[in-house]
Amino acid sequence: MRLKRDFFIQSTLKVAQDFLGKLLVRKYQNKLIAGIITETEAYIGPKDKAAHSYKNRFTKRNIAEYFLGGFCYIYLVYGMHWQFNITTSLANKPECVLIRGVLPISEKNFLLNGPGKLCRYFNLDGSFFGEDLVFSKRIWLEDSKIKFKKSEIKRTPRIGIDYAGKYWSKIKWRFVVEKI
DNA sequence: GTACAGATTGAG
DNA sequence: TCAATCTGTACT
Repeated sequence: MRLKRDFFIQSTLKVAQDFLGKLLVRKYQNKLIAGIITETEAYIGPKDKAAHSYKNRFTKRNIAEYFLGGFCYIYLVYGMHWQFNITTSLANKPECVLIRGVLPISEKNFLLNGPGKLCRYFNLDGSFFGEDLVFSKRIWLEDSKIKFKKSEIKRTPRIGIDYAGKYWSKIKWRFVVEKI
């Protein structure tokens, strides 16, 4: 069952946790690529110093962050890696969830850990900027029967944002499934 | 216009 | 430990 708009417009921290166990599906050259989401991070601007939308920063690159929940916010970091985010909450609330890890369902014992690797595997690039996951024919999310227990989900600080200061770099907004 | 650093990764 | 390499931001 494909996830609809009402799922994405819930609070960002809830969506970030609920993404774990959901299926990311990509249609590429008439084939389906799918994986179970195992790692996410929440970014809640404009108060979040680690978010691109901190203090309501608004540029051509991060404009999608202000969209209604359920859209793709994808951008290039370090000049070479794409980061795949999904917007949450309502329009003009710059909140999103970064998808950091996925378990491909077709290949066993192979975990895509890291947002850059994930985008390469799913063939995601800038052309998905602003794509609507509720209606898109080439990328969407589906519910699955997989439900992780609370004891299997670990909360940790987010990765790679030490610049955000003591408070924001330590807050536990990263959600990881420990055993798969 | 120039300088700089970042939500990363893989090689050495 | 470090380079690869694009883009927005904060300067001159």
